Amino acid sequence: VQKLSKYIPSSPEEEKFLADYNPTKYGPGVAYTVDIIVFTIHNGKLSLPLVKRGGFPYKGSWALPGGFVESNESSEEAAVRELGEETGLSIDKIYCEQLKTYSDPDRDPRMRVVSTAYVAFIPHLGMPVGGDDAVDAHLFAVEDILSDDEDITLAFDHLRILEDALERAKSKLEYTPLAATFLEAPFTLSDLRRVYETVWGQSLHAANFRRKVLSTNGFVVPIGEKGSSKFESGRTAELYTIGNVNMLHPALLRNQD
Amino acid sequence: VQKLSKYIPSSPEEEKFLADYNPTKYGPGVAYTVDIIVFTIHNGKLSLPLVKRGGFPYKGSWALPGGFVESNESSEEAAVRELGEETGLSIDKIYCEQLKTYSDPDRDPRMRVVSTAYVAFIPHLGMPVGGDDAVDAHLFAVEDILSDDEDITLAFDHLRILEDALERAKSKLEYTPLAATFLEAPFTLSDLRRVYETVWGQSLHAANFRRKVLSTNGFVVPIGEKGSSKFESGRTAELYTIGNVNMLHPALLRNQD
DNA sequence: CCAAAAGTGTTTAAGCTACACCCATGA
DNA sequence: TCATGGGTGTAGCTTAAACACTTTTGG
Repeated sequence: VQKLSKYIPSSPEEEKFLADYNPTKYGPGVAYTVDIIVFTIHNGKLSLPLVKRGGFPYKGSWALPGGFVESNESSEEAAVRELGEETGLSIDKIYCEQLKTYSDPDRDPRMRVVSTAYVAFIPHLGMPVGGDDAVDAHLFAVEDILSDDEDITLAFDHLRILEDALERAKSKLEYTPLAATFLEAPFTLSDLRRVYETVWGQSLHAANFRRKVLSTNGFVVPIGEKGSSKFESGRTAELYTIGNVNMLHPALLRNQD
Repeated sequence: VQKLSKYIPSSPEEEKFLADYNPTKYGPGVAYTVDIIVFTIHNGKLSLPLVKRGGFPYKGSWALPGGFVESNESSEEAAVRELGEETGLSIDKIYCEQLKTYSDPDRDPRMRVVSTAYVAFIPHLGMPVGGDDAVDAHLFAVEDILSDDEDITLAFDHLRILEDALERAKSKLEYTPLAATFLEAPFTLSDLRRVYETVWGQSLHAANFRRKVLSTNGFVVPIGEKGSSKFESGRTAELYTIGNVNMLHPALLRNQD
């Protein structure tokens, strides 16, 4: 989160102009909020927390966590703040990026609300799985939300936001090493492969995956120890941590959907 | 631009709740605007129109075209409207996509202004090259704006927005057939190649470029005529129009910057 | 020993790069 | 006829996909 440098008026008359400026002449303005799609992997499924709405509108439906952007913060800062409140995680363990801004005038029947959505990837830790005390938050599997069988209705345009977020997450894994942000270090290459398989919803060739990851310089770095994966049987595997590159060259492409 | 379906209250009490709702309890809100980066190719250079600011703040600096989002429109609709006002082009000839939303509380010294930036690609037609009558708009080459030699200062955070837009444009050409939206159909493959060379700032191997484009199904379709390119000497070339695919498989990758 | 995952080798196909070379057109 | 860009051919390299096979661990 980078700050702009402070604006310096060029002249006394400009200073006076700014001091006397009356914002109300530009009308009522809009309410500005953030919504956050916090992706994590729980029980082998791509999941995210949703909050049950207690009041109108969409009472009883599930909504993305989020809230109003305060007057002294950017939407990035608001997203990070809400994320901390929601998950209790420190910022440096989280990956968070802006997704898109939703501004349909009818998206909230109460009033005009413009919302910027953020996508975050976190390892599954002490996330609220069942109902919390203050807010009624649950972890939901994406496939259950999108399934016609399940009866999970999302408030506002949050289903569309989720669809956009899912596509973003899938494509992010292709050309960045961010899959590792779903894991706690150290991890095995199988753990990493399972992240891809979970997010993309397709199985990958283990041997070729291994070669591709290791041949991409800086993707992962071995810690020099072996350890058992998060799974039971089989040989113990080399352990890795995430490397220091931002982009993968070449990318790790999924098959077409 | 897709619309949400109208929200239907679930009960008379919810209907009453919405009718009685008082938006002012959520504070003053923010001003909401759009800024548009209209990329086009003029005299062999990637260019965009900028508007000279006549008032405070940043008086005399150059700013991206844009304006307030009206209360009955989404930011997409506002961007398209402003684009029409700015260029006089019909919507279907323009490619326009959301870039990012900028919400630093200090980005406008007058008041809190949240702005969603859009990127558009258009063929160079009757764009305002010199000063217009109403607004003082000029076409600027991106390289001149970014050059330290030239003395073109951009208002607000518009330089950062331009940098983000430039990176978006470069990467869009890699995996979509949108390069053709910079051209008027029909065009030759050399014209198309020159778009890539201009936006990416690197020269491409003409023979290999030709093979790659033609081997990517649906990228371009021949109209069955030959015609001279926009350039003088040499053999007449086959003419093409843009195809009907949204994504290129495989992508047309640029070299690292 | 057996099952299951880790890890290596190898073959084949596909794509990209570079260079050579011919074709068509206008000056 | 010559310069210039259009267009084709092809060798050599790199990468991806598929399959076979060996190694290491727990039960």
